[in-house]
Amino acid sequence: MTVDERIMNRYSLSNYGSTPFQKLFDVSQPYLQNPTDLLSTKRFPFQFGTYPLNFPNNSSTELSKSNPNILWKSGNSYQQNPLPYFPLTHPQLYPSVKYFPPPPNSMDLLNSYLQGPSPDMVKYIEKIREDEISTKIKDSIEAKLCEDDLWKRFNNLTTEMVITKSGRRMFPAFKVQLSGLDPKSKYVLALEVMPCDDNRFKFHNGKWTLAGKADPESNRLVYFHCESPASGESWMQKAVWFNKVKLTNNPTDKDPQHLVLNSMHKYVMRLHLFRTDDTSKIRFCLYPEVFLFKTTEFIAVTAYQNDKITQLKIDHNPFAKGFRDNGSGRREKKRMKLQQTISSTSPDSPEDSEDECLTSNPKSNLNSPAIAENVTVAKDNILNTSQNSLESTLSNQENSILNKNHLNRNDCHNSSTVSNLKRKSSCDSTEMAAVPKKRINSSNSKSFDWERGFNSYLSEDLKNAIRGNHTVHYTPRTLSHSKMSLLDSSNIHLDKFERSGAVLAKPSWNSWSTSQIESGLVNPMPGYQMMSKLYRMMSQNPANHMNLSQNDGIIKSISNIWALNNQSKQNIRELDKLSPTLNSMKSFESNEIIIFNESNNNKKNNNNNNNYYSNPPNRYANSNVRKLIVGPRSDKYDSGIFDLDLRGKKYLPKYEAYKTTPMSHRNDKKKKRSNSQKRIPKNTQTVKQAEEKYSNHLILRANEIKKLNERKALDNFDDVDSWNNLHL
Amino acid sequence: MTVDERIMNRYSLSNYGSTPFQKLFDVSQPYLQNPTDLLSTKRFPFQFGTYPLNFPNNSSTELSKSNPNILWKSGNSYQQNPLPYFPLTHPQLYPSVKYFPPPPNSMDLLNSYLQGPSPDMVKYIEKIREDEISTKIKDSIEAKLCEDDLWKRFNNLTTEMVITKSGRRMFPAFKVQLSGLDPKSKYVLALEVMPCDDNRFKFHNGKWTLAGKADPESNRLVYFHCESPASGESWMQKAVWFNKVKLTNNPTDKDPQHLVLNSMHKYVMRLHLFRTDDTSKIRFCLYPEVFLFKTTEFIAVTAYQNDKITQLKIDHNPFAKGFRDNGSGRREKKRMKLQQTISSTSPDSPEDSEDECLTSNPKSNLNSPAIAENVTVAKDNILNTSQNSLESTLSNQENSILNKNHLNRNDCHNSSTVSNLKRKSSCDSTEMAAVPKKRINSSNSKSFDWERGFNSYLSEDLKNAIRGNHTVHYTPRTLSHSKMSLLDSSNIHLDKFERSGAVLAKPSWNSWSTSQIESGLVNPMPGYQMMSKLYRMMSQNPANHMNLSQNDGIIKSISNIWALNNQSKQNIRELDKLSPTLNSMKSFESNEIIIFNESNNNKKNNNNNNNYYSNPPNRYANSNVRKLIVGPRSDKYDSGIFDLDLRGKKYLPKYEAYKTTPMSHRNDKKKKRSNSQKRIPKNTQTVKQAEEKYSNHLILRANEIKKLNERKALDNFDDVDSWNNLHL
DNA sequence: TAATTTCACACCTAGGTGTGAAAT
DNA sequence: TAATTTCACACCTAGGTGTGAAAT
Repeated sequence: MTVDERIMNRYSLSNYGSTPFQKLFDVSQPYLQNPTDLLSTKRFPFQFGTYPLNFPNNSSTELSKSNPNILWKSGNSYQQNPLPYFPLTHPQLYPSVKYFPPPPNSMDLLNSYLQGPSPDMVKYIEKIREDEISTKIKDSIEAKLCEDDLWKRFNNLTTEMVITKSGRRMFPAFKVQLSGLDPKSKYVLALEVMPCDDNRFKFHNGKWTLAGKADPESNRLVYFHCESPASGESWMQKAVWFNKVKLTNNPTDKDPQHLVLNSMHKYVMRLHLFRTDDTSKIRFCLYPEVFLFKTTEFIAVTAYQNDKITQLKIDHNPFAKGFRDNGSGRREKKRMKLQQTISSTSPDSPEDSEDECLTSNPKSNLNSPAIAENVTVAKDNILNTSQNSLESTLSNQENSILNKNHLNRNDCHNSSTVSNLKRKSSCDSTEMAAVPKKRINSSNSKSFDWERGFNSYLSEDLKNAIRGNHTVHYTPRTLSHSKMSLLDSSNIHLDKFERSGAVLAKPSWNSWSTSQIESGLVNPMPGYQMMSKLYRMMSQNPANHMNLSQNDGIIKSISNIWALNNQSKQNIRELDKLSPTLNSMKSFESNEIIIFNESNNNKKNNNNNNNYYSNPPNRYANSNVRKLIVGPRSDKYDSGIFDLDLRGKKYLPKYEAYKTTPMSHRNDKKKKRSNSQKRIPKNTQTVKQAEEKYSNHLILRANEIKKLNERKALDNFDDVDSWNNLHL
Repeated sequence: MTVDERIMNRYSLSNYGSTPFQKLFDVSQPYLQNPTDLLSTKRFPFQFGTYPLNFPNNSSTELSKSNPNILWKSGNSYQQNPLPYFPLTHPQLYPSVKYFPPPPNSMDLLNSYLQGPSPDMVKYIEKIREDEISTKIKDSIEAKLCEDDLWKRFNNLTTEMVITKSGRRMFPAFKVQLSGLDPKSKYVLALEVMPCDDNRFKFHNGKWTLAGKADPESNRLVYFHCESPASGESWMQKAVWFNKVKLTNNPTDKDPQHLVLNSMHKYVMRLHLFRTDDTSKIRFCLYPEVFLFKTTEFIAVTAYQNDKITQLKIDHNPFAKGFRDNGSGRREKKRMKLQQTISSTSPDSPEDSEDECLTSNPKSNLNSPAIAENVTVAKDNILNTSQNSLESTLSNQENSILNKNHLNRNDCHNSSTVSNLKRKSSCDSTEMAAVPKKRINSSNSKSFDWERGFNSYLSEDLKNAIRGNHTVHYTPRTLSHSKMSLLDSSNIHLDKFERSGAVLAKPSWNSWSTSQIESGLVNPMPGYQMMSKLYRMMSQNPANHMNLSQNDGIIKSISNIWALNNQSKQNIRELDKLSPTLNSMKSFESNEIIIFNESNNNKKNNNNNNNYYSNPPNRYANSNVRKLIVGPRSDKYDSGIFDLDLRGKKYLPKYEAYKTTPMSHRNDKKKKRSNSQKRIPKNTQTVKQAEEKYSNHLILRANEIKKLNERKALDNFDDVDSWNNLHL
């Protein structure tokens, strides 16, 4: 089968009947009427599916034989379809036109969807894809991570990267030497900081352990190298350094050079290489290269947890020279002074270096802790060393709790130092995690049923794939091993699923601007992200086989994403047409308005104000403090709360959480505060002051937001319902 | 006439018969066979002419009426052809195919020239041009220079910009606020540092005066903003700051962010705005916007000449805060120390500020001194204020000398403080300037005749335009006055001639790399640059009418350029096929090899070595020191000499120059050197040491280079001859 | 209370200034 | 000799580090 035939086969939809939904998935859809339009700045409103249309069989052995038309890259050559995959372009997986978010100028563009494909367009896409494939097949593209040794030293200790509000560079730097590109072709390069798994971590007793479910993913995890597009020649000339990219924990940050991460979550870096001369054309790239750099795995932190990581950073980052122990830095000066006065009562224990630690305690190198409640440990797993070390941190008791309550947060697998009191309170997690489900089920007979919404969204085939006996095995594809054996047919190249800009930039309700939609870099199609997320969760944990049928956590997580996307179905302009309340929410968003929430707690009188936080910040998720968080609030901070609220996660009137042990490495640091030293916060203000300050703004209280969200969930449910009636 | 018709009219060559040269000037030439090729990375090998084909009539009044099809921008609207212009695409102005430099992969591409235009290609070009025009006509594009007030304060004192070997930023910064762009279209932005005139300057008695003819122009005077291409939206979002660009005097500098200028020459900045989504497509831009910022005029210097400029820089450049007189800087500390010891013997004369100077001595603000020998002063010139101030610096005697010897360098129009001795020696300029012409005429019967080469290169029409009675009047188009009156038909929008990348990047024999040719940003067509240069000289001097018939200097200058381009006709790859000597010169170039030249001077024994500079560096051009320059040489320095040699300018066995007065502002600074303080130069080496160091390299002596150049001049002359035989 | 985040800070790196002696 | 260029330098700006107290 020629490339032409393959592509045309993809355009042909005859296998799927002639429902009105077909046109949406036709790659050749002529929003662009002729080739020259591609040179203008007009944009496609959507990401079209560019994935194989045929669906794999149930059996995993048969999967590798089906779809002989599809090329999968393995090492430097192409194999015919040795891999299972999910059919993201199956028409029945998508909702109908009426549930699609309308394009920016709705009617005109909507009409253009209904027109037939332009032959010019088809021809053009054929052409550039043929070019792409022919260039690629003769190439042997490689990417080598610079300073891999340094990365490995960090990785052995579990790399940590500081994230700050204003953005922080990574160290070691992400710098890649490319080779094998076509010198004359242009390429677009993107760095993706990809979540490794669905976990939240904590640093406990000098080790990283699991601390429950991950928070919702950020919508900005991809950075396009600012020199894109550039010729292969210039990319290969010297190592490509992503020196402008910074990591932040501020979800309201809009800087495209900043990637928004969650603290205490694990990430890994991937490099995406698109052969195209325009970033807006990456959607046409059927065969981009995607490189995953296993050694770049890191946990995002707001302050270093592991002292050995801190020391390694100080030793190698030139900007931290001031802290080196070489006599010239501040440390040394400080110590010199100390030694003069205290005369060496506390030696620095120089034998406690990272290399030493590596040999004396190899099991502490916990690179890839699994999602505990989802793990069925494969005893014959060749990568089970780190897995075993994780297991050793889990008591039998805790495992049994997990088995019983696999829907819950797993925040209680602590070491033997945890008190009985603490253990007891950890059982409160059961109630806490159950609350969202309960709330939704009990609030209204039409309220949103996550499980049902999720199920109705899947074809039977996909349900089987998820709930059935398939075992997904993932072998990490690091760059240093990019020339993997052709015989290893168990590789999963998930890259295929996340190639286009759609998945690279993930939408979320409150950060999706009209211009983002118009740019074509966000994808309003919910099923797309859902599948992407599912796929990632199924395959990205390198140490484990995952039994998907038991993975309720994943299913719930996907349901959440689905709900999120249902919210985001209405773009900003459409919001204007909705209720006045929703309309006011829009203005909210753009004006960073404070949301007040009446306190329900019993400790009101601890403070002079009678308004408190009733939504504790995320960072308390792992503590078992039962009381509510009180204190003055800043406008900056409230915008963060606002953000969390809108994601539909955290507006329980009371918040209960686990108590965890203190951070081990800070135990020895005594905090002494005198009144005179106390910092006067700049942004501190009472609710009354804030109300005065924001008197021009509409002030919406959290319970109102809650109602709005509930109403929206209802609407969404209606949508799903009608869609179900139509298609299932 | 529609846009289509206009464009098709341009493609049509029926007016010019059917000689084999036509194809070269057909814009629709299908090196690219179909539209999709434009999206690949294939390149056009040449700049095609994109200028009107019709030739203007002789009379300037008729000129403005001819060619009604051509749109010229005046202010914010388009006028039909009110301006004279030169027909750069006239087939007879170009040499034949065989004298064109072959494209990179010669035979294939050469064949493609001979094929007919592809209808697709014609259609495509039509399309993007139509887009360009329709976008532009409804736009009212403006560019506002940021900090124009500061620029003006510098400009009032005659701005100086330091240029260094390693590159120096400009201050004030070149920062432009754009408006009126199409937000959705993509634009490419380029900064051109354009020579203002054909003069060299010197700072004498606190004033800038003329000091002869300009040195040859650099080949890199254009910097493409690194964010290009970007959308109009993002260009307009905030002021575009060319903060990466640096100025250097090092002609061997290859950094594309560095622009190579000549010291003591005057420049002005222009902004080029191309509506295209790819830098390689700027050749298709028929109607780019070009903005000239009059207030950015500056003279490049290696050290500041005018103390008031220095002070203004210190006062406003934050990086020079250390030199400010505000008590915190170094100056103040130094002065404090001084005052403690010497007790205020030399007050700082604070009344000597720049503003004060402006009102008390307005005539010293010499912004635009003319090329003295070419000036026919227009008494009714509305801009003659600065002209008069120039006139007042010229004595009658000097004017009469100029009238007699208008070919000569004009280095002697000094003030009345110049001694008789100096006046006498200044007359040596006559001999000196005559030498190059003499040398060429006497060396060989087949040696190159500049005049003849030039004349043979021009059509009769063009000769008339140059030698006839046309008076070119130029009104400066500063950005703050971009909305000029539509009635002012005397504007010359020279921009039309220099729009494409061809002129923006000027080739020179020794810096034209294969990749530059392939990039399409240099133009191997000699006539193109020649006309550009001519046009610039004719029209860029804002203060004067120029009588072109007397302008032998310009003609000679153009001849030089022409010869330069004839040299550059052979690209690097073709050089391989030439004589072994030329081949070795090529390796020379890439290896920075020292060229030794035997000394001819009589003061050999002043030094321990018996090899000296016999080619005095450029900086001695204005001194009347008759002796040769002696001393140790560095490898770095030699590469500069090498460069000058190849330009065919400076390998006279003896060099004679004018004696000028010392730099006035440095008179009061006594230089006291003790032996102990003497710096030991790092790169100093004797010729023998250098020969040892470069023993691996071919060592070519300057007289060999000379012979090679002469031989090349012969070859070039042959070329012209055969071309003449063919076509005239 | 306990865990996590924020912030001003000292101390670096990287690099942009004019200076003035020395070289050319 | 006289004019111009180069260079190490002190002194800045801009911004990347981890620190540890304070806030949340």
